[in-house]
Amino acid sequence: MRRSPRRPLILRRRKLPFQQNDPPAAESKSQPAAASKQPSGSSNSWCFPDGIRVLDHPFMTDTKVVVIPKTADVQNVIQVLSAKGKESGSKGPSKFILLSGNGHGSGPPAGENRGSTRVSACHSMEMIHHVSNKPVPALKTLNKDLECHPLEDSLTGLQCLRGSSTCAAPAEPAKQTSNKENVDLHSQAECADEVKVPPAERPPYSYMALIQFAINSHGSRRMTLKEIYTWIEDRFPYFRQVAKPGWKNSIRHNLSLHDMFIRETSLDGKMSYWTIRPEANRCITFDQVCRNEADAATVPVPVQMLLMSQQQQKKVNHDQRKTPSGSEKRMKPLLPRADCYLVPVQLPVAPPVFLPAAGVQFTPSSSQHKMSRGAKRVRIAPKVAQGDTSVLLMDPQESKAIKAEVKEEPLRSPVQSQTPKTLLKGQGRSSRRKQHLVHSRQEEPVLLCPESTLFDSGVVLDASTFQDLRDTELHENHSPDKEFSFKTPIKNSSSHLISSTPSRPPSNDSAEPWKVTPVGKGSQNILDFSPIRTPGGPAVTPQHDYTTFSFNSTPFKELPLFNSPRELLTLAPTKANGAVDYKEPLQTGMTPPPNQSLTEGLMLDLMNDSLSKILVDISFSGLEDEDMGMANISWSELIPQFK
Amino acid sequence: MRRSPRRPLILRRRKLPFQQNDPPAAESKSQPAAASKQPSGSSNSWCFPDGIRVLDHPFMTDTKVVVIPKTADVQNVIQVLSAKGKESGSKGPSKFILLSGNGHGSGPPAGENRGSTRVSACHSMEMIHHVSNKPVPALKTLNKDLECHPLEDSLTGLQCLRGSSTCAAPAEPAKQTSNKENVDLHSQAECADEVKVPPAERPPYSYMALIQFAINSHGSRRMTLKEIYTWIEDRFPYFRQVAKPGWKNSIRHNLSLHDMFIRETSLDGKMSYWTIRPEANRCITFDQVCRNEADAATVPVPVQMLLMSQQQQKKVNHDQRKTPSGSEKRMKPLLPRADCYLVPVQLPVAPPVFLPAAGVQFTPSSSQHKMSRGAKRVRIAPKVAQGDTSVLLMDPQESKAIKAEVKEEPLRSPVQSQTPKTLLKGQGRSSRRKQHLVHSRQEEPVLLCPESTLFDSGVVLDASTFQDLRDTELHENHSPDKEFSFKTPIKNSSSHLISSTPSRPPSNDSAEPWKVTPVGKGSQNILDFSPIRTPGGPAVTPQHDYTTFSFNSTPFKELPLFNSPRELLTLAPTKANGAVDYKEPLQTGMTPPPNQSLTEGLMLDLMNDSLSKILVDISFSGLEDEDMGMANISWSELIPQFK
DNA sequence: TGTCTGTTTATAAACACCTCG
DNA sequence: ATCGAGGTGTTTATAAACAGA
Ligand SMILES: [Mg+2]
Ligand SMILES: [Mg+2]
Repeated sequence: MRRSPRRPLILRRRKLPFQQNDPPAAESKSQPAAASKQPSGSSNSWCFPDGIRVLDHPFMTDTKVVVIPKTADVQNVIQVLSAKGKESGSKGPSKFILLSGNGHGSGPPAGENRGSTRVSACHSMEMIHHVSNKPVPALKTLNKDLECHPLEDSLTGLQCLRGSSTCAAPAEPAKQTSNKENVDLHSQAECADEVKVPPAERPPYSYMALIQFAINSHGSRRMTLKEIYTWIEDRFPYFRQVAKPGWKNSIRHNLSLHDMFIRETSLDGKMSYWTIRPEANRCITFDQVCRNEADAATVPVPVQMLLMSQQQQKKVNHDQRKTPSGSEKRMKPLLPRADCYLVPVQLPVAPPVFLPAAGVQFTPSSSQHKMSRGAKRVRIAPKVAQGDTSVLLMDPQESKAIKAEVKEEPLRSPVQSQTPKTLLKGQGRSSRRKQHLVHSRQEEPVLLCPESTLFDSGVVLDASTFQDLRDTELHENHSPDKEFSFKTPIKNSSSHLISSTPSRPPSNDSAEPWKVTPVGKGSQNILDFSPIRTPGGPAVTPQHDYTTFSFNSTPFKELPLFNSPRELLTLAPTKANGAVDYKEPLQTGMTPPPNQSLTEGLMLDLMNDSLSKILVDISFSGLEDEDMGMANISWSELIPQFK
Repeated sequence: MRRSPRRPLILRRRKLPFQQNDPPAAESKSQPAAASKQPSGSSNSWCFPDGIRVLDHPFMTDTKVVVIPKTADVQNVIQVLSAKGKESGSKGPSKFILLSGNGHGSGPPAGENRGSTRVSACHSMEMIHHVSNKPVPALKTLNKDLECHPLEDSLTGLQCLRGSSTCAAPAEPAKQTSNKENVDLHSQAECADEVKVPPAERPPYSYMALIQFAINSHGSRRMTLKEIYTWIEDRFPYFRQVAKPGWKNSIRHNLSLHDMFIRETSLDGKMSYWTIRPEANRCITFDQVCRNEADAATVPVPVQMLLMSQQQQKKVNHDQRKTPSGSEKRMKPLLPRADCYLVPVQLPVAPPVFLPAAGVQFTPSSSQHKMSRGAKRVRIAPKVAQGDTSVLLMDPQESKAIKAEVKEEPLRSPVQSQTPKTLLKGQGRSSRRKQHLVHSRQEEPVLLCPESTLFDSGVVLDASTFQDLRDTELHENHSPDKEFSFKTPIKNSSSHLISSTPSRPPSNDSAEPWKVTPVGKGSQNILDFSPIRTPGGPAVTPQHDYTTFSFNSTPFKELPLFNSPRELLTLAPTKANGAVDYKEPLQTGMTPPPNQSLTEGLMLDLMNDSLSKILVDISFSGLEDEDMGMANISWSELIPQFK
């Protein structure tokens, strides 16, 4: 309601954030080498006026991903896509995923500040459906005619597409019986049908996710560091081929940093295994991600939590821990937003339909991946959870979804000076979150998750365990020097055999300290010379991303459910020796959009600033205004692929 | 007992880790400028054969810090120092601090791998005293004759000296009444007596510590980001003068990263303040650090915890939280190791002796700080806590200190294959910790901390609160554009007005991606050019460090108290929806060194690999073999400065 | 002695969302 | 009223120092 530009969709070209070929910042190696693998400078991203980009889905070859900024009119986009799909006939797979926003928010790119063409985040279309109780407009079976455009470079501009919100089967279920080891060590790209072997794109997963995948792939859910290395290297040839050896340093860094990874030591103290803290509830596997079969009914927690960020998980768990164990039994469906790699939680309760495509391996499977070789930037994987702990609470009776954005405010002396205006204006927002937890525990009149089979489907270990056991023999009793015996750093002076822990060369006394003296200060720094770097850098090959989706509905801060912030939690902190106590006021904002069309919901999504992640799978069809409570949805009727 | 080289002390020169002038790694600014402020290449560190270095204490002008590696014979060092002190007469202050090890462990420097000349960690002498029940050999009043050596460069080699374990008064208590604001904004280096204004060395504190100091300096223990900026800038002119604007990015990064920092939002949502989580128990202030008056009796928790690392604190608190609130009342003196900036906890119960040296500001106070201008490396502040959660448990009745190293091993299926040999050999060690928690809760026959006034002195807020209130008016109602209005990033292309968030320039299509293709792999990377960087970089000026000390006694893994790991904690995880449960076996190692001399204790320290941090203040005197239970120590009798 | 593993800090960077001119 | 620039907050990536096995 605040701003719906509704501009016409005019095709134009736009420089994408990652297409700039500028010198990378952090590198220490150097030869003033010739400009080989020079990028052709082609930033040929085909896009809509506001930066709409049409990209290949990373592993679903029949799917296109349409990234639209927040300012774009989704209806218009859908119409245009539909029209283009119709006029191009039906030659190929036929799915589009609309993604508004990416993991980081596509914002203004580093070089260009284009201001308000920000892209907000993602919602699954299912979520939008539940928000609005409206079906998705039938735009299924659009063809991928847009593929004819030069998409190679635009792939680098897509940052957040990980996973998919679609329930469609993976593109090639044919290679379901291929054992991983059979495929791994030889020509990983030939499982796709194109012949040209792309230079091993970087996977769109963060290190944390990769480690998680690796550990969970093992039957014992436990892995040594070497095994983690090997698993990742086998699945993602990027790390063997193009990545600097520092990626192992990053793996170790992530293992140490995130406390979801804990190290177990064998009783003799000889071996140490890395596990995933069980409280973290991160039992998702890479197979599940690739198969899109991370059914919410098969995992004990909402799937969103499975790949949430550390802080997010910590907050949620900490919050749950604060509950004095069964005081209120209302199973609080804390469904914080999670831009994870996963499929919607509103999946059928029935066992997954897809055949286990076991030997899944990340290859640039889909069509033309020439991968502009000159992409300079080290792509930063999108944050798995946006930090927005506002939850989407669904009440199937009411068939309405409410976004309760609650804030943790442990103000020991809360600042009370608030005018009615500011209270109205800044009430439920403040989306720089991670501190803003859902503390609603006792009094919160939240709408709860239905007790049905969706979120309360018992403690079933994820279904991929048995087939992950095939992974086991890969890691047990590995020969000690197979691939990971990256030899002897020798301080990486100018050789390419580098230790995984980067270190500085003892080099070159002609070194020049680079200092920035902020102007206007005292500054003894008279001689301030910034040496120009040869623009080398961690040249990783660009790659696409997977679709994320989240469970935040629209915050609708214009329509807060609770106008006055209330103090819901006054739990005394359980510190043993602390002195200071504090209270935690709570700010709650809920949005009751009772009956709205899907496009209304989308519009609301687009208008709301603190809303994030719109992810629409256009391949949904046949959902027209029936008020369904989501507990008894037969998705096989709704999704053509399930039929 | 294993290896005491006992080599004679021969003076020689040694290249220190931070004296190499090599190109810094991560920089993006550049002019191919002339080589100004070129380091003279002088690595004139005066040191003992095994890398013993004699350095000025950062702020205690009467104190020298002697850094000795693990392989050095401490007795020998003490003898040499004593002899040199005697032969040089008494012209000046007269304290030596022996530090074996620095924050990171001084290890082999990046360029040179010198192998076994590793330096282990620190113990306060008091701790050693309690370990061995032997007094410190009277080596007081050594003179600082060693100062005549060129120490400027060697200062950069000292990394971990933060704080001090001595109880001596600060060097200049004369400027105790100088208000901070009076001193801050004008010529911060003139409080020291040398005239030459050094180019604002980088403070030896980590960003986390700096933020902690800033927040705790405020009376309300709450600060906005701007105020934190200002506080740090005012105290440490380095950040205004020489630091890149990215230091603010680092501040924000640290605020977000460490969950000890929580953000409070005012109810109107307009302001947000950063506080320190009360459970973190980090109420130490910068004044306390500088004044060395962090008396253990004035803070509710052992002082070590006040500046422990996040993970350390988390572990300890998490462990304490697991206690079902008063099941066993035995006040468990979890004294994990903490290489913090602090003074010993075994300080007198009496109120601190020192006059409040209020306007403390970090300046290179002590004698000659010419500060080799060409130090290239960005010094990494030592980790505040080494991650060793092994505790030193002291029983005053027994007058013995036992290091119970307990390991958290949440093995769901623990690896049980251990031979007696491996059990003997690798039982209590594994000092790559942070996961290894003290889980001893129920059955653990640990020796407890005495109920005396040392660790059980009540919940008294730290004594610096009142004088930190003087800090308040500095931050309240600050004029909006004073110093921190670093203007408009504009994407830091080549200007020096740079946004605090570094971003890449959209620059230069002649950029060259730098890739490392690991040899021996498939590697489409034929053209692999590593451009040589002009060795610019974050040229921070070198600086010294402060003495740390810790509370870990010797692990003595040869003498484990508990031979068989026992499962002490089988607490069901409190997750609300988790599935997997696990047990936590426990490995415990305790060391009963009943009656040993100090030097024996030191020798044991030096021989033990997993022992860390030997910090000996030689200025202690008169402690000779009396078996004191530490609860009723009158330190004023023992420490000359207290008399 | 050197490599591997693990921990921690520093820094750059991308990006979301906010405030305010 | 809107836009855009800058400030604030979160997260990921990478380098690096260093400890200890
Ligand atoms: Mg960890
Ligand atoms: Mg924080």
